[in-house]
Amino acid sequence: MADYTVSLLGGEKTITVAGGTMLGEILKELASNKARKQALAVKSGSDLFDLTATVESDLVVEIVSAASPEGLNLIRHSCAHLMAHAVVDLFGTETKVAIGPATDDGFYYDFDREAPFVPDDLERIEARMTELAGKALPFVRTTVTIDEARQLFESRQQGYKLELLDGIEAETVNLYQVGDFVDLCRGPHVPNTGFLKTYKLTRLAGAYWRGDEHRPMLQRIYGTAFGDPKELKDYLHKLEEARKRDHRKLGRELELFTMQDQVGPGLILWQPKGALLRKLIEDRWREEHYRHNYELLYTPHIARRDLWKTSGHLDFYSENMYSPIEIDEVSYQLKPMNCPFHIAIYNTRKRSYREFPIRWCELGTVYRYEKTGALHGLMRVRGFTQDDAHIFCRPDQLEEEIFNIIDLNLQILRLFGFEDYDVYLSTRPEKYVGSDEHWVQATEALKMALEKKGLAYEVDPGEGVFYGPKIDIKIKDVLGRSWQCSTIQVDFNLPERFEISYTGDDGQAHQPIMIHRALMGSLERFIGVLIEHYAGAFPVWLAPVQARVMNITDAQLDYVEEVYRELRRQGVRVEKDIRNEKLNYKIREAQVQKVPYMLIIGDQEVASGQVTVRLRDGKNLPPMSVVDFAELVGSQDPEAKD
RNA sequence: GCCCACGUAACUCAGUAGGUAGAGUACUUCCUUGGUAAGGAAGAAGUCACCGGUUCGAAUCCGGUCGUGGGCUCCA
Repeated sequence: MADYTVSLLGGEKTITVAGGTMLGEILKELASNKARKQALAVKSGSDLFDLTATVESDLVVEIVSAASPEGLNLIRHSCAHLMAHAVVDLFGTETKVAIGPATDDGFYYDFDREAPFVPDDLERIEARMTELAGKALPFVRTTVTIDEARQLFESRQQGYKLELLDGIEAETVNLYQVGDFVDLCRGPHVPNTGFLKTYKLTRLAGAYWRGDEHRPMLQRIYGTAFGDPKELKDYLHKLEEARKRDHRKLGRELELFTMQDQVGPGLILWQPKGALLRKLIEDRWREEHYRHNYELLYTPHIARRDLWKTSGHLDFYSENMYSPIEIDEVSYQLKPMNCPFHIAIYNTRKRSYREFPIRWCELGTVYRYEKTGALHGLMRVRGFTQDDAHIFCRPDQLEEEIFNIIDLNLQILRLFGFEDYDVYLSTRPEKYVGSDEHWVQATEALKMALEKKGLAYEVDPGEGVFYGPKIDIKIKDVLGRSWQCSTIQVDFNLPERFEISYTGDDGQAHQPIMIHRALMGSLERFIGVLIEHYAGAFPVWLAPVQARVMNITDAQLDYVEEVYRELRRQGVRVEKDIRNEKLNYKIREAQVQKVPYMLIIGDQEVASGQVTVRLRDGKNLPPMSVVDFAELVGSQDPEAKD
């Protein structure tokens, strides 16, 4: 066998070894004892290898330890195997195993078994995992042909593995054996189960085999694992903190919104403070749109069924629409989108190229049927208000319009404190309308606008809507769940279906291009993300209650009233707390309600004609006049800062 | 829609062999007038989600419906 040279990346030593030598052996020569003991696997370039892998070429290697992202991933992946082993141990081989990968924050494994797992099972499984981990069972890799693998899994009656094998084109596959549990797996894995020390099974869930709702529902067990117990503790702590910011919890506590059985699932009732918050957002949104040369529209909630036939919604969107309502023997349906109405307005008269681009916006409330299991607080509801707009333009205006939309989009997101988001460009799906030429042109326009704007984006091939390509911007909530807010979609379909046209400079009729876009997406979802983003402590300009005036004793009641009235007159959103309670109590309550300013009124303030301002963070400002305070509040508006 | 869990006062939760319910917070009243995160006392408040079954008797056991949560699928 040939000899190869191997060195450690960044190391000085290079050694020559015979082909077939195990990497683990080589580390004994190349690495310090300490480093070697932490080695979970070896990395060369972007390839990862087991320590038992053999040298088959010249290599420059790195040690993968638990401290690296790859190492953590490895631990989690190996934990998934360990868990599957424990499950098969406990519940017998009639429990079929499906797949068990590592995820961003842990791992899972899918099982198929008659009886459901119950929460107590998680503890039992965990206990068995600990037992197996204690034995430091090696992960033994063997490479076999597809046929050999098929025979093995057939004899073990593991149908899911056979199905996986059917999809593999290579001639050989890797099997990993831990104890008597054998799994089909690319690897690599940690050397033995002794390396798996810190893990926790977190929840049970159902999941379709291969993510397909027409295939069997499997039982998924989620868990997480870390290299260091402290990291697990931090992780659990972070989850706990995230739960405190949950918009559903804060929404109730801050009296922003409520949902009730008797009203119906996915339908939001905005309480006064939530309604005020929403109004502030809507007002700002309208102002920004006015500045960016948009015009405002209002349209109804229902329309004749025929409209939805023309628009194509009955063909392509009916499963998301509510059943027709008969009115005077004519069928009407609730709107799932606003676009057909905007087109109807477009059609009120002949349009000229001279009026383009036409930019029409509407805070339009739409109703969509969502599967019950998909509903989630404000994030996923059945009735919601889109900050919608439709732009009609000529093909040569498309790119600039997209650019302007992105500009406005980022400006609005920034206004609300969102600087981090993921941008996706979705291209032509399998089922589509419109000419190829149009698709290419529109996709290019979207791409160019993104690039001009210097935005990093990911291409989602085939994820566009049937009527055109789109740009989506997703914001992350506190639990790391990604929520799509902004969407910008080019549409060739509706102008065609409604046969809308404009007169060009050649005097001929042309078809305009239409852009749909929503920046906040839906106000409901946006506010949900906003609540979590700020943990309910909204910036002063958005806080439903900006200040609460509180007296110390009844002796200051008159002055409190005076301050309260003056601040209202100045446009400050103020409340007064003149209950017969101690100051501590009032402060605590205002604090819990996350009111940005507490105005304390005692005899001193009455005497000096001032107010003492306590901030949400516990700090005090020097005493100031009521007028100065009103000015301070006003100055917190980003508008005022420009 | 599918899988699992859950549903007790406005909120957070007890109720562990089936014998018509309990705490803390909030609410109301009274006492207390107290300078930067909970002063004290009393009171009122629940068809134990809903419907049906088993039982002498059901918050508790069984079935169904509705709703909520965690996932899957789907999406703003």
